[in-house]
Amino acid sequence: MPNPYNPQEIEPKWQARWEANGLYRSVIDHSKPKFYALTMLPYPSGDIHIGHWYAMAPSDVRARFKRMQGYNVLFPMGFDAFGLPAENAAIQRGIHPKTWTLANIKREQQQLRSMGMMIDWEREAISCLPGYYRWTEWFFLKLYEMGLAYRKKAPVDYCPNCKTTLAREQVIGEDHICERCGTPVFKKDLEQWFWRITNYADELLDFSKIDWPDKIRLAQTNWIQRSEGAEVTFGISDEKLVMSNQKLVIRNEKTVIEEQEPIPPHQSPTTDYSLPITDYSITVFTTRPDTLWGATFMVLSPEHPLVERITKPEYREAVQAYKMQAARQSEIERMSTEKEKTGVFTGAYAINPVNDARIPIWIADYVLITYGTGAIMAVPAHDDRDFAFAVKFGLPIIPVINRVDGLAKSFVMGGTTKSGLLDALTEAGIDFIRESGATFVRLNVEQVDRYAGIVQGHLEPGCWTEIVGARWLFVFEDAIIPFDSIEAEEKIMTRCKALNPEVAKYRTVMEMLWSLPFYRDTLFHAEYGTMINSGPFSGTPGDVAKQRVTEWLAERGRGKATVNYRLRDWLISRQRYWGAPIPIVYCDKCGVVPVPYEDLPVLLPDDVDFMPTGESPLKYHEGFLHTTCPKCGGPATRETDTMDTFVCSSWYQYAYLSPYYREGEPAHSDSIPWDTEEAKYWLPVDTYTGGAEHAVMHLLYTRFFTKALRDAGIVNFDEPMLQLRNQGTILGEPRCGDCVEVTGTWEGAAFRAEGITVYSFKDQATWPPAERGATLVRGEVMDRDDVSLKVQTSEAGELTVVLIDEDMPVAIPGKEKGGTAKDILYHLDVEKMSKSKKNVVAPDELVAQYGADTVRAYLMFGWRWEQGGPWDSQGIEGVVRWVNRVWNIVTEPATPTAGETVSGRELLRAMHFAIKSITEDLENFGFNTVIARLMEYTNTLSKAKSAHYGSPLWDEAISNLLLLVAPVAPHIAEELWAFLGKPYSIHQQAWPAWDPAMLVEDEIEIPVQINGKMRGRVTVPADAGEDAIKAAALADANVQRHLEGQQVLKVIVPNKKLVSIVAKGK
RNA sequence: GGGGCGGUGGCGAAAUGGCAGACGCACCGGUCUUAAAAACCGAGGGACUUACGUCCGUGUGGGUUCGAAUCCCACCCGCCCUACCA
Repeated sequence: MPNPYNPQEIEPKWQARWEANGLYRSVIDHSKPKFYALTMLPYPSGDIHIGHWYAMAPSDVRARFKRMQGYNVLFPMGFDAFGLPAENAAIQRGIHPKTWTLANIKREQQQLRSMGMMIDWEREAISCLPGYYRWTEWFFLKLYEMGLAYRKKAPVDYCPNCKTTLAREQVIGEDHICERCGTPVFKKDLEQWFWRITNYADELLDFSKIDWPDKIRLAQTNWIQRSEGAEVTFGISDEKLVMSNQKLVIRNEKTVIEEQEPIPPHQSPTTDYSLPITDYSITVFTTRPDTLWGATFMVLSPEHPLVERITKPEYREAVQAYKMQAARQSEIERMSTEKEKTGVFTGAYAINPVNDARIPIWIADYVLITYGTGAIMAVPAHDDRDFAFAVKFGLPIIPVINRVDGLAKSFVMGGTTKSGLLDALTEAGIDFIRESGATFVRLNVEQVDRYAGIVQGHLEPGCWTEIVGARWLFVFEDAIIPFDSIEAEEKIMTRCKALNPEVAKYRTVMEMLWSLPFYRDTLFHAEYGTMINSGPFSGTPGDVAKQRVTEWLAERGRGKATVNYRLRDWLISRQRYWGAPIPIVYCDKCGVVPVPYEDLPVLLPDDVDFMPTGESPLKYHEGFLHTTCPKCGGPATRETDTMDTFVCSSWYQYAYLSPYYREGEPAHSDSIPWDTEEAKYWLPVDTYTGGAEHAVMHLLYTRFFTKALRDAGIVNFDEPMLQLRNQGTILGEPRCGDCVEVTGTWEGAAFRAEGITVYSFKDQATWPPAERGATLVRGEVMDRDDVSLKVQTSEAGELTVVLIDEDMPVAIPGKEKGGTAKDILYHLDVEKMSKSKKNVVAPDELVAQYGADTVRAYLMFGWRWEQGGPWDSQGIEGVVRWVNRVWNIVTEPATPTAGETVSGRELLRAMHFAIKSITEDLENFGFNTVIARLMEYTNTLSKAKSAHYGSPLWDEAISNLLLLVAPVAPHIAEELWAFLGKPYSIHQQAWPAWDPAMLVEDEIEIPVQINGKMRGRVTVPADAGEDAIKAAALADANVQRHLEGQQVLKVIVPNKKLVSIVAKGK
């Protein structure tokens, strides 16, 4: 009698043996092709959760598969070990971050081992160890040497909770909250270190060398957001504004560095930008130079350096107040989603370079100092933001681009026209709607002139109407005035005000038109179209307008074509202790001095006192802070900021090659931070797997890093990871809440609890019925917060609010020590797993119960890997049964069964089909169908067992089963392989091959369709010709029945897969 | 507001121009058992039919095709990302 399957026994046994044999050591072997399979490294928070398993297990399966296919596979693991949670633990619990982190790592290593992954632990890399982070520091020096690292004072995002600055990528959403803790960030002016990722903006937009998901490529493309447009310089009207004639730099630093260290030719232009500005000009960036004639005002960002200089004395107070408010606003939580435009006039005017119009200069917070030049030309007729601003503040709006759809509208108020208008319109074929006396007219552009004539002829004395959209005309009794310029606007408004005193409340034509809802969707558009009202450029077609205007500006020195990016340089400074030190010292004499390569690492001191405020203890550590200047030997202080942890993870794929390379030996400028032999063999990464949430952070940073390393001559390729695949997220399992029976009293509409009895959500069948009485309330808990439960007290879904005392003791079934009201579970639809919701799946418990092999297989089987979905605790049973069936098929002798048998031929076919489909699906990350095909094959083997047990064919069939199972369930496969007496280890065997000839069936069943409907099936020999198939199909009884009284027009046999008959009644 | 992904039995899902629902979960029936569990076998999209079969069915409506879950157009719903980027 063979042993029953006992994963708790065999799994640790084989894990120990594999480890002892070094089965998963990856060493260079030039006789084999290499395969570098990488999966994102965890942050050591203390627990490997089910999400890690979901990400890693299928990646491990695929790495094992590649190995059996004959590749020399590198599948390493490490820990992203610097970061805030460790430091917070230090502050809250008095544990040193290093102690906390290393203890977590130890525990997680055990958990990872229990998964049976083929990790080469000798290549483990932990980013918080000096052997690792000295190279992180080395890269800083290298980038500094290359001019890619620079320090500047800038308004940067600061998280008050994490007490540190953040990179732009780490601030999320409309509310600008911290990526880690969700606290709203605010802008702080600080001296910070930046890495010039923007130098690579264009190259980062090129994905031609990598096979990455569209989703990630799109996210990066949108993040970088390249915009082609022009810089246009506007003069400032009539004032002596600037005290000196020095070059005015809009966004400082950049020019200085450019002059000192010219950018190497392969590097792309940057978003940092400066122009020599005369005393009397402002430069803007626009993507729409073709709309210049419609620029009726300018807006500067409140932080723009010119604001101080141009503001007229009488506006100074208002401008200052607005600047203060704008600065403070980012500190206040942005509660309202309402985004009413705000701004103030500076009193100054600019000169539009195309028509010398004098246009007002405003400041407004909708213009961002961080994008473009921090100043815009406002073209309200063709930009929704400018339009909203102009309407609000009564600024003129002049259309300068024709509508492409040719739509025009006209509103005729009741009583403004004589009778007969409607008949005339009908006769002219013009569309209109009558409603409560008014006429709403829709026209196409060709009808406009005709309509204008008709309506003018019908106007009552002292009345007018207008046409908007494709054409802009004001129709008065005595004149038709085109609305085409600021002058026309004045003329029109004067007339209208004279005719109707009501109009006096409107400052501009557009404001007046905006008051009519009928017009609103026609007043502005942002499409390209033929230029109008643009002086000599009127009539220029939309497809060339932008280019022609740009050329014209360039010829006159008033602008030039420019590319702008949204991407910012990467802010890497963090005001925290637990990170890699920035190897820079500040000397009174020599200024900013890099630590010499030879002196690395700058070690993080262990003996530090953590401030309850979270302030970095490095600032107060005398031994760390004070040092000598490497240049002059004088006193100097160290940089106390550390690097963003994303710096550490930008190069970890290289750290695995030779972890802690040459620790103890001095490094040099020309060192290579890893073993070049290893690098030459293994790099780049062939397949990278992990979550998509890092699309514009880690995944962008690491590409940048590799390109910088390439330019430093350290690597010789452009992209770090050739293929990327993202897994989805496993969400919490939907479940009911507990049922509670509450005694107490009513307090108004709410019920005050005095005693609570809990019926577990697991025993729904035994719940007493819901009830709402004078002293008793009973039902399922639908929601819970600190002070109340929402209890469903009727079938219909009626909810009763039960007030509870947070610490009220409550007996919870299955909870020995007794809990509090907080432990009551509430109803949960699909949500992310979180400890507070008590819907977290603990993988260790699953492994203890089912074994790692089963958990691995279930994680592959249950979901589309790239999609994920809610956890289902029942679904795993199917996999449990399958794994047991595999065990029994191999270990139990055959018993004669009555059921159907399988011929040798069929068994062979099933085997080759399984090999083929599993091979293909593993290659393509189709993990769920891999398990499905394994189950199918196992089912076939069950049926075939009694007939074939003991035969060579049977041996081949089950050997192949185990080989196919090996990557998925490595322990059981190894155990059964040994049971069969085959040589150790199954994981060193070759992946089975399939023979296409074996897949061919003797007979094939072909469906027959008549007019697209299934009408029968015929069985023919596999080698039957088309004519034979047609004949068989037409001979089928059911087919004949359906063809009765029909004429067969056509018979199609595509690929011998199907017969399609086209017939019709005679 | 912009962009992306998706919508197929009670549930997770297969099928990417050719027999819709493979493989599982749950449910139901059977074998075994004193009984239950486990295990094994079996039915099952809906409607009509004793059955053979027929009609309807992949969010909705249209189209292309001998043939559409799959391709095209319009719409509805859900989820995710992004957000005043000039």
